[in-house]
Amino acid sequence: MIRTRFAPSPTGYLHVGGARTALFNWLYARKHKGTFVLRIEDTDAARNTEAARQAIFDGMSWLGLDWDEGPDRSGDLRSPSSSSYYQSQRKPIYDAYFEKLLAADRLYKDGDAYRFRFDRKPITMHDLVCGEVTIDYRDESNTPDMVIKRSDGSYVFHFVNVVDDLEMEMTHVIRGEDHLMNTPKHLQLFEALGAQPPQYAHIPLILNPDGSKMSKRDVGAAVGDYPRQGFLSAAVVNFIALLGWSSKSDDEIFTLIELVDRFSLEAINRAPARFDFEKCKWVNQQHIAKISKETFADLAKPFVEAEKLPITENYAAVISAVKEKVRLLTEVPAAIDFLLTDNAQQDEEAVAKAKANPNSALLPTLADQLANGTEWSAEIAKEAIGEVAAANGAKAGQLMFPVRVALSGRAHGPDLGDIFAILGKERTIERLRSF
RNA sequence: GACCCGUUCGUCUAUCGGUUAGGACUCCAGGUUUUCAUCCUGGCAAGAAGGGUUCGACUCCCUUACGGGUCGCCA
Repeated sequence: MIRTRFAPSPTGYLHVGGARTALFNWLYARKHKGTFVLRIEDTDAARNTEAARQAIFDGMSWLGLDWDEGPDRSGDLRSPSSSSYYQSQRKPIYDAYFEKLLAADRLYKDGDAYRFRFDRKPITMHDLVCGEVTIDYRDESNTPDMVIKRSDGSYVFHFVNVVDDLEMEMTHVIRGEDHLMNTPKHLQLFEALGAQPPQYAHIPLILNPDGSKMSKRDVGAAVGDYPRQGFLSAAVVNFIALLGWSSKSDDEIFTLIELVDRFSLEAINRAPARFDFEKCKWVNQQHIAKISKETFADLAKPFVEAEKLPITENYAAVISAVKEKVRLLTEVPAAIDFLLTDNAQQDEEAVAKAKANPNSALLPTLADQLANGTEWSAEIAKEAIGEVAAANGAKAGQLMFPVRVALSGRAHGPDLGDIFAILGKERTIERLRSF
């Protein structure tokens, strides 16, 4: 039975690299009908706050990565004494393993701290991504014995991490490449405890566009920023999966379910990938195109309301007019404000350009024709443009630009037919006349 | 500095000894849409460098360069 885990420490935000680590572990577990565990490594008291822990849960939830075992989940099978997946609450377990190492004579005091005595031999790891990597522990200057228990009695990361992976019976540990050099240390610990280590897979890091390390303030670094930036979680999941992993096909747009089907550790790359925000936005657009109009309307609503725009009766029609035209949900309000209100901000440049267009002189004529007509529909309005244009020696296409600007106040926007239909006869005529 | 890992268009990537080195993002040019967008077509653009091995190397080996990671009583 496959068991994978994501073991973040609360730092105040969920890093996009951590999110991808979580995703790969989750995908691997789901693909093999295994168990995905969430474990909070909160041994650093200074950073361990409620808000910091919540950032992890919120990020995971938003991404759609549910865990089978972990905080707020039942079925804490592998946590015998404390039924907890917080390291801060597992001290008795660590104490027991500490005694084992002590009894095996693998520990010695250094001041009030305890160091683990490494076996002085070459350690070879068989990494599922990196292949065989050997670190020679005969070179003591390069690999000093490590402290596993501090002077204040607390345990360090390496020790608790190994004990937890052992106790929780993890079969696979998929983590960032920054842990590659830690792995032989962990292997030594497993061996000293007489336990079988899990299989390791170290995935390449995600870097900034300039190749530097991504930190909290860098664009795209914090998962918590994505929702308010107008991203769909499915798009973010899709995009980060593509950083360091490939489906080996020309397809790039996948849902979480499709990723489960296609994922494999063998297809993970070795070189670090750089974060491309532009492509991330493109992936988002592709996902917006895939969801239903209803879903899109629901997702966009908070952004529309945030701009104090009224949700009118024809909101559904309004929103579907721009569904194929935005990359981010944050672009929606500015794309539809002129349809929801009569005092939307106008694009001065487009207005000036339209007024300079000789065909704008035909707008009153068009308004009159529409006003005189007994019937009204988007099609009739479009035909009217053609008729007015023809009667005045112009082409319909030439008149459409002034009409568009008169009705929307900008050069780009929804299909003219949609604008006519949404605005209705009276408002269309009014805007044509007042331009 | 030492030790690890890596290096294909600007970016994400395909290629597992024989390809005109393919796709995607971005950008540019056409086309469709009587409008906007979508979309379609085309274009720009890559094997870090130098040595080997081989009939043949982006692919295997070595060296160098460059990039990343790690060297904590952080995780």
